[in-house]
Amino acid sequence: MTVLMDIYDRLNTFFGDLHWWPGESALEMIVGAILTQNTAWRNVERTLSILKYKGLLSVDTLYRVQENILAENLRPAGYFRIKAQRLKALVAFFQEFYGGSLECMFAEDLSTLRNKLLTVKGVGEETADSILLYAGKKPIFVVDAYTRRILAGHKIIHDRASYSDIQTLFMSQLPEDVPLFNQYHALLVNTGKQFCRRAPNCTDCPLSPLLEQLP
DNA sequence: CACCAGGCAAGTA
DNA sequence: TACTTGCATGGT
Repeated sequence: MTVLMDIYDRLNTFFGDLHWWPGESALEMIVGAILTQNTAWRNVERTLSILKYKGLLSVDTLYRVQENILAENLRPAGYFRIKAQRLKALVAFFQEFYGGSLECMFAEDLSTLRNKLLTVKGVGEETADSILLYAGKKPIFVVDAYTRRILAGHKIIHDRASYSDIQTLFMSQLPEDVPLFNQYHALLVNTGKQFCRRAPNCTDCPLSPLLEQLP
């Protein structure tokens, strides 16, 4: 039993199945991945509702809509001009390389696709991996601020560990399993939101027994 | 009022 | 490689 499986079991017992990522379509998950960059999910939900209501939540309409018009509809998500630019760049990438077909894109080799996504301005490692895992059902582990915070807090990694360091740690200790990676990331985010926001002590956090075992 | 939220790119040293 | 700054709205 590895420490990462131990943590998973504790969190999974506490929270149960979380059925992530919220989103009815692959595109909605992808748009959500851009919109949630350094932004509360509540604000992303409001923005996704607007995009749906305005009929803007398709590859084709996003490709055609003017960037400044799109931006005005992204206001609740914050960074609205930057995010409009990023969505346009990503959708242009879908059109150019895959004829606008996400199914075609996700048929590509995982490592090749990841590297290509990372060339799109506005798509960094976490966003690329969220797209691959949640929208594409690919076996890749998503590392985010909560993951780093929780692992560093329990001395499993040091504060300055790189994204790649953390991702490799998870993927070397866990089986390559899409539902497991999905649920694990969801559990870490839920734990962070509920326990590590304003209570550094985390006395009633389901992982608190692990803290007492530290040297 | 201050601070934070499921990042990223561009600039600097 | 590592550090800094701008981006912006809404909740606590």
